[in-house]
Amino acid sequence: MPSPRPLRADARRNREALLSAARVAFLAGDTDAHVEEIARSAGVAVGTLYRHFETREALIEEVYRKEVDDLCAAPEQLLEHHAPAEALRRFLLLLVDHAAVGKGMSVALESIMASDSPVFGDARTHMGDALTRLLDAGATAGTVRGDVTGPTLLRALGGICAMRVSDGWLDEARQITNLLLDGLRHGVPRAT
Amino acid sequence: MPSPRPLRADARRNREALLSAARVAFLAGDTDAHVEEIARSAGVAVGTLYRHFETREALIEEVYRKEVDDLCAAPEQLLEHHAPAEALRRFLLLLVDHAAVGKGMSVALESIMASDSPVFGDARTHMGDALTRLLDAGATAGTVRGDVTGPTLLRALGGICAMRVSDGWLDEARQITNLLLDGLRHGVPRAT
DNA sequence: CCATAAGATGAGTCCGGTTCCGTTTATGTG
DNA sequence: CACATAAACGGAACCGGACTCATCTTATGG
Repeated sequence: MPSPRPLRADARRNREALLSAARVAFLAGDTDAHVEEIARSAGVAVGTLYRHFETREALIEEVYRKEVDDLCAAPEQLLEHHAPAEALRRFLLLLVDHAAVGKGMSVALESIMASDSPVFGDARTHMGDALTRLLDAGATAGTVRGDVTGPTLLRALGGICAMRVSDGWLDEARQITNLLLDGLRHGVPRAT
Repeated sequence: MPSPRPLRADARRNREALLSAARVAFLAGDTDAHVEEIARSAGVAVGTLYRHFETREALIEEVYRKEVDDLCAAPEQLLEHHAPAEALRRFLLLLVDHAAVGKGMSVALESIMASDSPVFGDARTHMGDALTRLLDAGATAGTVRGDVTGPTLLRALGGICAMRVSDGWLDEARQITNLLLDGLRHGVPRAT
């Protein structure tokens, strides 16, 4: 069902070129690059862009989704080499550092993590699971409180990434992340 | 210098009507209300809207700025009636609750707190000062760590508000806020 | 009551995403 | 290899929405 027809050769090339062009533009921070530009720099016309992507937004989302999916592989690695609490710390700071490389990536992470858009559903679930794994490991080891869920932490991170990149942003983001970690380590569940 | 001419009577009325119409629309969550609609529901034409506000954005910002300025009065009150740490807790949760009343307010707080737009400079400074006052009081009392600044905490809150309103949002936001508070209370400064 | 400058109007411009259809091309079949 | 055909492409036209400007209206001070 997921492959009705194998997609013509040139079509696949063009699709790739579009994604790559969009990737360059968006991750470079030009978050409002025009469809015309993207299409041109991919060597195709707008019509072609719209053949491959429902809408401008859809294209952006595709770029971001891929980017975030990659990051979801990290927790597995980290848990192999570090104690749960440390793995959690490293992963959170990894996310922050990624967000710091450019406005584009920060927007990507925010879009995935802080919105309810169904388009990002998969990526969100994916990332939520990754965090849950880290939190569970920590809770089992007794080094992290057990009343915070992956999705909730995901939101908090989305919030941090929502802060637009600017001078001093990285340090602030790291500090806030450390605050969260301290809260995760030392806090005692409290009635809301 | 700030008052070259006293502004004609009808002009002031119209300006007020526009702000009020925009306020209704935006805080109700219709964050992409059309200028045409706003102008019409204020009983004026678009031209008039643009006589009073440089741009659509400028109008929105004006609405949001006012809203946030009001909130900045709270810390003063809270510090009079509560211990610093408790005042801080109440203020953070107050912000979260305000953000919860509707998408509009949440966008307002996010815009003010998580962006670097110079337009919000005043509001941001204002809010940053308010937080600094709370943090300083807590640090002096020894109940809150002293290495977090108002502006940084402001960013963190902006992040929380950037999470779009949805089912269960309020609870998540409160939980994250409590995490931050726990971090502020128990954490020990760590090298970045 | 008039002069005049501030203010209001709204049709028109501009801009950028999206659509649509005529043309081109990959691909598999005889 | 030539042809048929469906897939893919191009790009001019369309459309919605923010913004402008030439013209008309009206508050206000003398």
